[in-house]
Amino acid sequence: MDFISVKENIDIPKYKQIVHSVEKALLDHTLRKGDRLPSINSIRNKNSVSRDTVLLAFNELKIRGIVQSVVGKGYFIKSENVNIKQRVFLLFDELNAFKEDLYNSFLNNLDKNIEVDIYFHHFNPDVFSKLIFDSMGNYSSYIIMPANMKNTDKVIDNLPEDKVIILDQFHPELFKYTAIYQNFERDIYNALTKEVKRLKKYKKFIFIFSEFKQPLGLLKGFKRFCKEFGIANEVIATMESREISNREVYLVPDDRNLIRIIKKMKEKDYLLIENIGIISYNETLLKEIVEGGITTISTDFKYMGKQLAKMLGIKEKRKIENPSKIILRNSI
Amino acid sequence: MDFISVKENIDIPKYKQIVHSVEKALLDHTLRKGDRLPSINSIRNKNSVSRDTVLLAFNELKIRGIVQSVVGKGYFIKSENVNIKQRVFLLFDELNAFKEDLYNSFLNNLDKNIEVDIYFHHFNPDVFSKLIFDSMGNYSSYIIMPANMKNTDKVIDNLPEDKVIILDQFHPELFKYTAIYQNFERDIYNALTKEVKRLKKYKKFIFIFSEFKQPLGLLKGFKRFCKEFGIANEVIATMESREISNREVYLVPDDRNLIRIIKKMKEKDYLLIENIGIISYNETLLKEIVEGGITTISTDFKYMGKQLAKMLGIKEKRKIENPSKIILRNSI
DNA sequence: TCTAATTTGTGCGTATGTATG
DNA sequence: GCATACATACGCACAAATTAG
Repeated sequence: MDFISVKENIDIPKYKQIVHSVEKALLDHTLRKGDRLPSINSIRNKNSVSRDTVLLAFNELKIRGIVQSVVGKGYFIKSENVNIKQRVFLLFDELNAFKEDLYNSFLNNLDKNIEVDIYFHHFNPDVFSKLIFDSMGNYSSYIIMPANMKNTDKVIDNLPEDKVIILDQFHPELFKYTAIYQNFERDIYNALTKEVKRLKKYKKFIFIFSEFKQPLGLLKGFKRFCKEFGIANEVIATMESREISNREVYLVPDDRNLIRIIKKMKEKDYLLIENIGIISYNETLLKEIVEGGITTISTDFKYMGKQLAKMLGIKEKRKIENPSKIILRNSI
Repeated sequence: MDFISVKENIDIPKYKQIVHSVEKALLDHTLRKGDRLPSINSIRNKNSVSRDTVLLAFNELKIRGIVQSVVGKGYFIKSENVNIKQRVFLLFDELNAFKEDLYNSFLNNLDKNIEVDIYFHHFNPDVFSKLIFDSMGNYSSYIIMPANMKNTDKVIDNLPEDKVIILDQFHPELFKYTAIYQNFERDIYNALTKEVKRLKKYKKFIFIFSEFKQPLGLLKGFKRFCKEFGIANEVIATMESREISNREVYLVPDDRNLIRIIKKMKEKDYLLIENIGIISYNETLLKEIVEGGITTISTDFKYMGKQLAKMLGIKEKRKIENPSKIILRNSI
């Protein structure tokens, strides 16, 4: 019961001494998973320290996932692993192929003693809120992909400002947080402008855009490009029940529709470049070889993951636009 | 009568423990509609808790419509309809493209009130152990992908037997648990046997196999097939620094090596079927259109997710082999 | 039902030593 | 030497949950 010792006048801060006491007790199994720690007040009385000092110590243990607190009951050992120094809350929109590169490069650039818990909100505001509220106070960093959802600031503002990193899509309401994001509007506009000569050869530029999952910036950038260069265009939601016509060029962020286009193309014996142009949004492995290579516009997910890992150790707030490029292959 | 248990010094409030006891008794039909609950005083005496604590518990049950009180008589079960929210622990090996179909179909076939937490062990035994130990007691089901790791039973055996579901790879040490798995050896053997005529046309059958991530069953099935049908074969770890030769057929579970093969093929102006054959393991979206379609051997991940969702509600232990098939396209 | 005790959680104010520029 | 920021530490008050009698 009295495994906590705090000494005066040594160079180790008192709250660290309390943390070390608990760590030591875990290592020699005096404390085990599920055990209750002495209450804050009893530690304060026995060791004549301030309540806040004990709280500071317990908070560090909580953020590291070692203890868990229950109001009205006390603090309990949640994990006996004292090696974890930081825990990261990572909230993605959905699990898909693009996440693979991002997540893996994030992990590979992270220290071994940092633990990452991954969650998905599936574009559902209730799930989004619940996950964030449940995680409050339990992590040392909160990396959040708000995607294209509205009013996420109402929830995120409940987290400590300096522990939040906004990922992928940036919203003006979230200006106060560190962010690593894509400038969708500019990226798509620049990429298309770079290849305007090729695009001009087609009769019509068709963008397959789903408002539900895709960022509005993509649409804006596309529209701006078309207007500025006087290119006939159309925005549709899906290729499912649509005919394909000669000399159309498609911008496709979604792989299912990419497949549909290529199938319809083959049905009509159309050829890439000669009859149909395709630009795919988001690079994934196989696009390099599909139909001899599909031109893609994509941000660098590996770089994004690396930057994200770097940001964890840094205190100043930053806004980082992740680089994007067009990879030209034989499809336009 | 003594289905109510209250423990001191654990992180669940005593009144919640009483609620949980009643819920549990209703689920296994120890309690039924119309049954009388033990009196407040008898619960107080047997479990040495305060009267108010019992009252608090009964009040919650009353508000939820599960019990009703009759003055002077006692508390009675009004409805057996307890919908306790379930939490599912889902432990994957790594985040990759195949998980997308599996995870999404699992979620789509799940009740709305079930919460799923997803974790990744990255084939690291320490991470595997820590995640399972820390999750102990916090979930109503534990879905675990042991992948090809050894000695996972030592850890998994600490979980309640009837709450564990083993996913994807089955190990003899884990025979006592419910499992939804691929019979890799048989699946690959059957799929190859079905197309033995096509395969016989090639000079050599090459399997690109990584011991670290891929199940041993794949190798066994491949070897058995080759031996039985007298097919010259070779097993290599990667295509990275390997030349491609005329009339070789490749079995490739990994997309990076798939791309390497196709690139090397094109460098030599080889054609699919005529010079080189390719079978890819695990179906993903774009394989339908890569090089006019790549033949794949794959389990049905959507079906696996659906089965998994069904299994959550079922008590009996089951072993389910997930169906697998060969999708023949113009690559062998 | 009421009162009281214990526990965590949060906010505010204050003070001190140290590092930085 | 001075101003500032930051980490550490203390004290107090009040809210909310838990539990006892």
